[in-house]
Amino acid sequence: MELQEGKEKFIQSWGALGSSWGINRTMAQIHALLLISPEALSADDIMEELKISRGNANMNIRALIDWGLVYKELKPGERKEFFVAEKDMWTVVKNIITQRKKKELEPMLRVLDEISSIEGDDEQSKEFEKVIRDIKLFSSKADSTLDSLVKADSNWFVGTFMKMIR
Amino acid sequence: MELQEGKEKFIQSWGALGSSWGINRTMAQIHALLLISPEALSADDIMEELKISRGNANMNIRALIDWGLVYKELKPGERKEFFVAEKDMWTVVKNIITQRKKKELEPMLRVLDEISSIEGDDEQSKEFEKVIRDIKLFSSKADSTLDSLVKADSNWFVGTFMKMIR
DNA sequence: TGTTTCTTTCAATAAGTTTTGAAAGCAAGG
DNA sequence: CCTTGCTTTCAAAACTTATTGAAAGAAACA
Repeated sequence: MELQEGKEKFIQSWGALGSSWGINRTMAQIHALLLISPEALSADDIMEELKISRGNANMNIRALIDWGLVYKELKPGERKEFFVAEKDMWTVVKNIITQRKKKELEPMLRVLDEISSIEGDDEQSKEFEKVIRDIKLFSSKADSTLDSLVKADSNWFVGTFMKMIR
Repeated sequence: MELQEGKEKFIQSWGALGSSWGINRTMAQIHALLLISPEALSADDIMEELKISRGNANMNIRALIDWGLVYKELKPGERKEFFVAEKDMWTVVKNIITQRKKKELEPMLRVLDEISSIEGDDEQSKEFEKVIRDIKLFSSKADSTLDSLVKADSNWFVGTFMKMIR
């Protein structure tokens, strides 16, 4: 396969995958482009390669930086900003987990706390309390498992855990 | 807190959480409603409680059944179909992982295979091949880890794994 | 077979999300 | 302190996805 074709396919697929990971399509495409680029790229390079507007490029680059998936790189003597991707997949996944945990799991845990005690002791109320308790238990476990996972390092993950689990 | 208020809050939050999990809002709300309901509910009950149309209710109930998050229950002497939620959170998560793996990870792995050998040996091509190789390696590991996770049972997960990891 | 009761489908519409592009903002260099 | 080159913002437009409701389909029953 030709490099160009491969690049395009990769960017497209990474974009598609991203959209089901809380990362929008363009954001994921920019990340993909930076991943496979040996050099840091400027906003203009990105706009041109992906054929997107300046505003779009800017917004999504900022978001990627927020998520810790892209770094800003300043070249001496250049006024432009350049960008490089985080290339270690384990770090990428960890950062995504951290962000999504904060945005999704934690608010849910707060709501579960709020609603965990209910007045009344009819069947409905009992069932409700039980379900909420179960979910709270499970979610807290998930929460701390994810915390540990994020602290654990890549080698540990791919080595120990993988062997142990099967 | 009153039961009614708690129910509503739970349904809303579960809906919000769902939408960032590949499950659309209504789908997640239906699941939430069934989770906290001690009785199986009919399509009409669901339409009424959530104030959604018949078509919407039907489509999302089917989708939930496809995902293995809801079961159909037929009551003897009743013509209507009734529905109950899968209430075990570990099973819920496993089913979601299975579905999303199929829809997201597996297509990505196929693309990575396709594009993993590139003609040309300039820097660009080399970098590209290296990145693709890394991602493929990581993704296959993730794939088989998820396979094992889905096979593993709940107790093992919450027990052994949790203790081990911290 | 016809009637009733429920389920499914689908085109139209509504709601939500992303993208654009023009304008404003900002910092370095002269 | 003004010009230049770049970055950021944001309202409007384009696109995507979800929802409705009416009509068609199916199964149960008499």
